[in-house]
Amino acid sequence: MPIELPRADQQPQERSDAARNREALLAAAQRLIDHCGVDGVTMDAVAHEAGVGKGTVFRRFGSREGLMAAVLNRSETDWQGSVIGGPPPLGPHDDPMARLLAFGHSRLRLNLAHAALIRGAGHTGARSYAAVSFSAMHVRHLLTALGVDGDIPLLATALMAPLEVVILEQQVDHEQIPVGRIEAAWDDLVRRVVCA
Amino acid sequence: MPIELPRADQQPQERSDAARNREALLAAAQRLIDHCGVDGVTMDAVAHEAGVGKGTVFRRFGSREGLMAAVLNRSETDWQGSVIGGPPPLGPHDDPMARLLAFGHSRLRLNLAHAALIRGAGHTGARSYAAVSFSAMHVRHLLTALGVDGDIPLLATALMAPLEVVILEQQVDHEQIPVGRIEAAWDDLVRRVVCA
DNA sequence: AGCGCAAACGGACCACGGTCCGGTTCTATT
DNA sequence: AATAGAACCGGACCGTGGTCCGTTTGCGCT
Repeated sequence: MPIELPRADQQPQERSDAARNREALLAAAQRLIDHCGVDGVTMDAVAHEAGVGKGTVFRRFGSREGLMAAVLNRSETDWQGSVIGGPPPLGPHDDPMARLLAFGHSRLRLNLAHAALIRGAGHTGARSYAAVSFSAMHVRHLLTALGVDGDIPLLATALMAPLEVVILEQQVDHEQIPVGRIEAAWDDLVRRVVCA
Repeated sequence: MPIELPRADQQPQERSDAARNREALLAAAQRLIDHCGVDGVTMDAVAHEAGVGKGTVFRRFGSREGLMAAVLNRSETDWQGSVIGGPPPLGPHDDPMARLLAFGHSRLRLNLAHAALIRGAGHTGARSYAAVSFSAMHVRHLLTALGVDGDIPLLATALMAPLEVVILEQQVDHEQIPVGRIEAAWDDLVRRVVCA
């Protein structure tokens, strides 16, 4: 009789119907987002589309932000894969400076592409969720590899701050700045910080 | 008979009752914010406290964010005065580098102090309102005075990005980073960007 | 003063996020 | 297979932001 060994990083078990509903809800949410845009999606609509009650949605995801964060996570996961194990210059096997520049461009475009979703995920999904600390760790690592000295954690945060969605949307939508120019500004900023 | 000379930057006229209500609403909002915190203030409460109907609140300020932005503007105005005409190192009559460092420290603490209000003002008040472009102009001016060359507007944006409320709250509330260390990181960042 | 009208007012009304609790299902145990 | 109980489900319900439209009020003109 195999006793269920409790592992700290794993919930006791998820009931099969709960798992089924989670998938149905995520799929329904994705479908509605594609069709109506993030802001046009209501929780009632998601529940109805998935064929469950509204209480179930909130039970699984806690809030609207939680649901959006869950949807967002799926898109982010494979991007993280590209950073960890994809082809250069984003992935490994290239010099740190090239990777750092590529990181900025990639993250910049991804943040713009997912802007509505990230905004919808709000505080739950935009900052405290895994992708932020992943990016922070990656940038800290690259800065260290480049021989930068100083307060690396805060330097990394400062470097990534201009890639924040609020900033990018202001620049692109409101100030009509072309993306290419923002990318160039990233390169410039990186070179100054690394202090050639 | 003096004809009303139309000036482009001035609405035709504001009816006296409207002006009275605007003041009453701002005062009521400020009172409620002091008493219940920004998040505890409802629009109904503001309307009731000011002795007007709810429709009036939305007529004047458009939305909850608009109201918060209006409240915020009052606090920001005198800070702008300090930057333009206050004592050094924040105000004029000091060298640009000292002013830039002082600007960061001041803005950092102000953003933390008004964090809830700025967050409550949301997109309406946090980015598109006057204070942001004021700060941007000031930083661009200082960078130019320091002889920095490159894409000054985007460089200024990148410099100010780490002072954004989302970033600061993450650092202070979630990562327990002391404010002094963030100030030091600002100084470091400025020196790298200006490229001594 | 009296008139006319544009502007402002107020509160009933709506939509949506979020909560709650009685009823239903799944799973572990015997 | 039967049982017990925890986990889950559903949808009625609530508070709040935001809208709408009939009514009132201030203002310029005669």
